[in-house]
Amino acid sequence: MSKEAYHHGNLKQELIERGLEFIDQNGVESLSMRKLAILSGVSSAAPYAHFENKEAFLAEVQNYITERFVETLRKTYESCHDRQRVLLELGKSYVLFFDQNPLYYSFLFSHGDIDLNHYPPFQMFQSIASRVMKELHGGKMDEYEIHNKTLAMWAMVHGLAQLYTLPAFRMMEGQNAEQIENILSSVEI
Amino acid sequence: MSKEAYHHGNLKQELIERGLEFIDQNGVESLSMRKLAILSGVSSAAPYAHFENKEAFLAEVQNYITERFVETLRKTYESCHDRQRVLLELGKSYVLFFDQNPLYYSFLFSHGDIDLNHYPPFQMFQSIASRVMKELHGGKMDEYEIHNKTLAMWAMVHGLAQLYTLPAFRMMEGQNAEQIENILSSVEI
DNA sequence: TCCTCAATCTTATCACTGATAAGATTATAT
DNA sequence: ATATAATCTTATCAGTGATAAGATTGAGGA
Repeated sequence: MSKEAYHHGNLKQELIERGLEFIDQNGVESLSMRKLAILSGVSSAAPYAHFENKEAFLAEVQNYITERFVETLRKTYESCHDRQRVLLELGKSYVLFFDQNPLYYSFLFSHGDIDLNHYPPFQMFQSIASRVMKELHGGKMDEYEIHNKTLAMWAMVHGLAQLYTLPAFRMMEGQNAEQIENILSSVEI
Repeated sequence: MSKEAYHHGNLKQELIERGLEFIDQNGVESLSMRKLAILSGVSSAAPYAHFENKEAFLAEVQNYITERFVETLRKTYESCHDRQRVLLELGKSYVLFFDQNPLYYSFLFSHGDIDLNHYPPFQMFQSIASRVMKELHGGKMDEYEIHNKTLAMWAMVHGLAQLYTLPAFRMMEGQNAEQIENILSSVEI
């Protein structure tokens, strides 16, 4: 299976990219395999040579978005060396990702088949959060309390991300970051 | 338009009830107007005498669920007279509603067209939360901080509700309430 | 070079869905 | 009782996911 395949060339990749673009502009609701096929200059059945079904296709698109999301979080984490602020920065980064791509949120989390427990961004946030908390509040907290606080914090960040998905919450560029920081830092963890 | 209508009787009501039942058991993804029509012993076009389109039908089903949700929150609020605990109880009630009807969550919040800003349960939680906070922390906080804390708390509760939608988080009956309380009360508001 | 084989793509087709139009049936109000 | 409006059926449409059968082409081995 070469990458410069025959007839079309690189159909699988193009379908995924057009899928990303379509979801970003229109959401996943009105996406159809046929539309993507025609946009790619190919017959309506061609995509099924590369994806078992629509669900499998969407799963691959989800993976692309998830990779970019994780990469965003990772960069934020690595570029912040202030342990007092790292959780705040991570939360901000989490919310801003969906603030900038609001239609991705419902695409990722709406379709109920995602296993959030094994979802890389969730695991990443959890592991960083509990590590930082142990460093900060060291012996003063037992495992159970740290676990609870970690869940509480993730829930807050994730819920806030959904909130900033809504038109009414997305103001001018740049202002949101400050607003998000104020909200997140208004509760003590 | 009488309630004991001809031919079928009370089709509109029955469609909504069967819709509720179907979504509770199968989720909204695989729901079709035709299935509901046939289940109700009626032709596939009959529902369109009562609903302009599928979206309008689903909106009415959402309203039913929302009413029950608001009613649940209202009862919780009215039966708790301890101002130190009322926010905690309200949050628990919020999370438990979706813990008990997990498929309702994605149905209500997944389809992006909901205006959370004017969504009754959201408004209710917000107004109660900011009132209670004013009562408790009275003059020590300005409006802006109370607003931020209210949003933070709602985000946490709402995010936790989504978490308890997942199979891995729904343990034995009764245990969840305690667990949710521990998580919510692990952060200071 | 030729030939086989697998990957890729097209064409045709299926069942299902949302939706509408045209017409039949019946309740209700005058 | 008759007219009117609400309700329902029958046909039909376009769009969708999906599959089967067959055509096209690339790649590797003889």
